[in-house]
Amino acid sequence: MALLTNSPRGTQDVLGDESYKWRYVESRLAEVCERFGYREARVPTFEHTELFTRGVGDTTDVVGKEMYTMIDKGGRSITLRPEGTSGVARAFLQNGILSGALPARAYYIMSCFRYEKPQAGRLREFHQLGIELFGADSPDTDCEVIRVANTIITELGIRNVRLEINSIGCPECRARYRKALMAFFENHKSELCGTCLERFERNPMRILDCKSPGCQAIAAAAPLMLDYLCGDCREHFSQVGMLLKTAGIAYEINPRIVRGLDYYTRTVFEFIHDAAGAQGTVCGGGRYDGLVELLGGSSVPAVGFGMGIERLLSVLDAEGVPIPEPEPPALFIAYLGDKGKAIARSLSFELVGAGVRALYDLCGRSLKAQLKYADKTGARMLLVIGDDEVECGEGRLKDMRDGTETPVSLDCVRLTAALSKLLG
RNA sequence: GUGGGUAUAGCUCAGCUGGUUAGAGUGCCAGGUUGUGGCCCUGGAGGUCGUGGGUUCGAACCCCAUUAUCCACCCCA
Repeated sequence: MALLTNSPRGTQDVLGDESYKWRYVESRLAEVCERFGYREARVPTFEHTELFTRGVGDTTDVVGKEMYTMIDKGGRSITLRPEGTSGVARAFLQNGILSGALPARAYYIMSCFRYEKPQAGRLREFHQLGIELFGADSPDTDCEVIRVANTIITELGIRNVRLEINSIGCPECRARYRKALMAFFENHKSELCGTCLERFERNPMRILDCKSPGCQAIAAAAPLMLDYLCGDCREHFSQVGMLLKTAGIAYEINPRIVRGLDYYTRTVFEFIHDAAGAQGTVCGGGRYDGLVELLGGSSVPAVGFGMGIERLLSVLDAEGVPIPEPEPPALFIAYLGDKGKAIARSLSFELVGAGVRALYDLCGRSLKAQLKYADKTGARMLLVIGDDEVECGEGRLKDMRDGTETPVSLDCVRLTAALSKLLG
């Protein structure tokens, strides 16, 4: 406990007993995305701060109080990315992708940073898969993006997830709705909780998903965004719903979903799992038709989502979904004496070079200690090289599971052949 | 930012209403066989009881502060 320091608050070490799960999940995610025609984008971990204040919106909590922002040695304000969409949108714009063939699709698996108080399913450095689709505003587009998320979730073997969707309209219908909402809550101001009084000024839509019973009772009678959608937005939303049905994707409309990032328009959605603590949103996303223009481009509609890797893993764990474990070493070579050691070493080098997962003892410990260690590594086969083996150039491959032994000559090619025969 | 729980060995935890050398299990190292792991037996290393104050003759235990961690709110992936 006299450590110099621990990992920073809200960060996690992912070591050998966990990292294979990450590898597995990430490779499955990438495979699905690529099957849908998305290609990987790798963008900087930090960006100029204004990208986020503009893109995400400086009235949001994410920008207002959760960003890791610092001045670099050149006097520039830079920020560790709190989300992925703005960076990818910036990259597509800067590199002329949005002036090329559209729609353009991208996916990414990245770490993001938010200065929040950690709890279950919430870290300061967290990881997410994101996909973005630029340059199409049809309802089919929204449906495709939701299908990608749905495919990932079902193909990973997750069962108990529900999809909730809503439309928060375009800026025009949202402005009308906001007005109606404020008029409604104006009459109930005295009954609202403290935070909702603040929300009343900043973002009255947030009152709708307040958890306090008093506010919920009031909000139950509040006007709904869906009733204030303009004709185009309403048509778009109903088309999305129909397409989801056609695609066989079950969903429910939750008129109280709002999103915390300013750039969202029209369709918003969440995939929610109940077993993973209070932070049950495994995936959240929606349409953001205004973002590219905000960043200085022409008007390019877009849709995307973010999916939390840590939350995904905890859901997989909660549902008991099996994840394939990594292959153990095929062979451990133990030895006695200096000559034995020399052979163990050169044999091990040759075997690894030939593609065999082979280890040998590095510590010069007793044979018993070497075998104990071999056992702990999970090695399938054991080879002991002592004076006898050195002399006759033959040894015995011992199966660590059942103890059976097979004679082999101490030769890389024959050993490799014997191992592949014994291990299948 | 707000609220609640927790903090003793690498890990999981005991430790009585404060009482003198702080324990167990597990893991690690070694021995029991200078050529065979797992099981068993024996021994060893490893702790300023999160940190700093206070109360007391005496604090792992009580009080205060602080930090970390877990959970919830807020917000979001």
